[in-house]
Amino acid sequence: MTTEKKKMSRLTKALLETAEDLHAGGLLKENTYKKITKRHLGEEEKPDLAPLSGEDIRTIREQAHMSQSVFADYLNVTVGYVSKLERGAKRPSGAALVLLNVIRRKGIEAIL
Amino acid sequence: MTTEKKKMSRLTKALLETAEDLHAGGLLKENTYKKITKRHLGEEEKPDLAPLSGEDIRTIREQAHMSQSVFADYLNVTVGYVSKLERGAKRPSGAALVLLNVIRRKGIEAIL
DNA sequence: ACATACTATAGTACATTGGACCATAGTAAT
DNA sequence: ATTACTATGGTCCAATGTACTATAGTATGT
Repeated sequence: MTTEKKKMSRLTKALLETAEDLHAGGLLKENTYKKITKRHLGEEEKPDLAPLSGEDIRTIREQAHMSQSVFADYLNVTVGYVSKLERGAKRPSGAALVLLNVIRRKGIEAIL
Repeated sequence: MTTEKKKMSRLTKALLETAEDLHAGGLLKENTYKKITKRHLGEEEKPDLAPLSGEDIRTIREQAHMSQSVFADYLNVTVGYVSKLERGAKRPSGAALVLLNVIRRKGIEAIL
């Protein structure tokens, strides 16, 4: 484990602050936070995702102490696909990349 | 919020118990849990994922108080795709479905 | 009021992901 | 030993998800 310096991006922080600001004061009802849009967040960069090599992915799975098959079930993908990911034969896209990043940062319990 | 009856599937519980069992006793070093495989978990069903209709997905996004665009950024997908999901023109697959389920169960902070 | 910038929808065409399916070799359990 | 699992390797191909464009509606700022 590296020092893991609380990698909450400016965007994330801005998001949470925006949510709190909108909620603060009695102007908004508990249940009707205003919607957070691009305007609120300004020109911040998108949430930063590590690209994740095959090795990275294997490491993530091993940290979860799972076989490819069990890991695949939790990701809702096939064993063959996990195998391909770890060998670099395929690259995770969109939501899969987010999910893997979450597991790396917060552990497998984050998705249980 | 519905009563949310601690929906930890048998599989999840088995997983965590297995991990603890393997760790218990001085037989295994702190860092060398044995790998959890299908054998350990027996013939349990896979983690149960709700199928998520377009309406569901819209609700999830609205609970996060985000515009489609901001939500899309966090899912690492395009705005157009989120729009299609909510309209039912496309259905989320594999990891995307897991991610949406996680957000629904644990809130958007679960992936920040 | 006007101009500007964002949200949301909608559609098409297309690239790629990720699954289905097969087979093989190695390892662990009985 | 035999059985069952893990992991790899490959091909084929449907479906996902992207890129692009356009429209209408809404919010912001001047």
